[in-house]
Amino acid sequence: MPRPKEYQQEHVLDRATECFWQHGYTATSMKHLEQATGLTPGSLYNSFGSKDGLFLACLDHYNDTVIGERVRHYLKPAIREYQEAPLQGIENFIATAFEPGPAELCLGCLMVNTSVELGPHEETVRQRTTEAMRKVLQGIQYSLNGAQAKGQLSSTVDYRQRAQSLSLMFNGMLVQWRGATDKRWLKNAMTSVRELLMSN
Amino acid sequence: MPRPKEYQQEHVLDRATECFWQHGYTATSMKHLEQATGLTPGSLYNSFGSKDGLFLACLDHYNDTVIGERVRHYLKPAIREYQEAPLQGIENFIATAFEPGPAELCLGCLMVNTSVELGPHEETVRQRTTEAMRKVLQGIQYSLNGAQAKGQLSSTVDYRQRAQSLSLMFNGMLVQWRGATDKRWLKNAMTSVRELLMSN
DNA sequence: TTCATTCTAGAATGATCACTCTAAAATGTA
DNA sequence: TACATTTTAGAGTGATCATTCTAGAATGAA
Repeated sequence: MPRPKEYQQEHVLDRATECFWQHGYTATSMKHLEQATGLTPGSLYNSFGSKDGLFLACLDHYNDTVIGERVRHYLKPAIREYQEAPLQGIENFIATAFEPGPAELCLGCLMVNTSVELGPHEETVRQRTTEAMRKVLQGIQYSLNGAQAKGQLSSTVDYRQRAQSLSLMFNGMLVQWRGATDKRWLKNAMTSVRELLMSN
Repeated sequence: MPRPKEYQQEHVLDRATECFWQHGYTATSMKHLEQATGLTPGSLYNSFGSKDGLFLACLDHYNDTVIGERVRHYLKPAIREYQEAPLQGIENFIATAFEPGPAELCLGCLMVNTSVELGPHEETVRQRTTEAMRKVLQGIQYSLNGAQAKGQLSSTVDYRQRAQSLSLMFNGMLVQWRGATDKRWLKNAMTSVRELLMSN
């Protein structure tokens, strides 16, 4: 009976997420978001309640699409390729740090960026960034565990410890990737990852 | 002949740096800076020209005091303790990621935070963040090199490669430290660092 | 003292911030 | 058709943004 919405929630979230991803929470204004989504203030506030509400929806959206997608693809894979070579899955997952974001920009990871920008102060935000980090760490653990079961990784290594090392390095790479203009160190970084992945 | 300034530049920079360190560039307003420094807008603009100018001065100040100080102390040390045990110097340097900042807060590193918040777009800012990262990387290389010369690290390891791994892990720790509320993983992280430091 | 200069206090500026309000438009039901 | 309901368009809100302006206070030189 009511008038139907003229836009698609998913498309709006895509566009808004791009804004926050590129400029961060504080530097993204409602005007930016209106222009990027093509919606008017009324529609945005009607759908999301506030800038914070929209931001949280974007974090959830990013968590589902980008992070969840990558974890499922590379770390807890349904496809045989990575099931049989879990270490390769981890390596390729970590290499996604260098995948260009929207508009071919080097944006890093929205969760890492947000965690750095806002710190742990906003509980609603912290929950989501923490959840994302946990998901990644757990995915890496899962694959390392699989590698040990397949004899592709020495069973003497503490796979939890190793997963944390890799996760820390991954976050470091995301930071570097967003901030640096000179990207030549990239290859060396992946060599570091491979070394850490196989050692012992 | 002119009227002398009533404040000390260094004290002002300390206070302003704390603001930017805690809240980031965008979320720090001139009002915050006025209150933190005790200066009026006129004085701030007279001394630093603009918010950007003050921010750049703070980056330089941080680079000189915090980063430079730590690199000199732990990585290129004048004191015998770390000269004789360069690997311990690196470990202790990396552990400074967990040193509380002003007001006992977990703020991470101003350079890393800034690099993530603003990306590489502002050339003046990028220069400073890049310089800071380079200084750290080079310091770690220097100490690893020293460790090899002393026979405390296998000469088969590529010390540049190793330095980069450690630097990436260091940045990852800074990010995690700023964003997470649960700090229990800290000990494990340092174990990861020690493993990476000694392996091979 | 008088003057040139610089600094300080704080009101005032226009722009932009997140957000709200009003009125019109679009739908299904009756 | 007429009505109830929801969305849309976009002007309008007060607050806050970075910045500037004005007036006065503090100094050393003449």
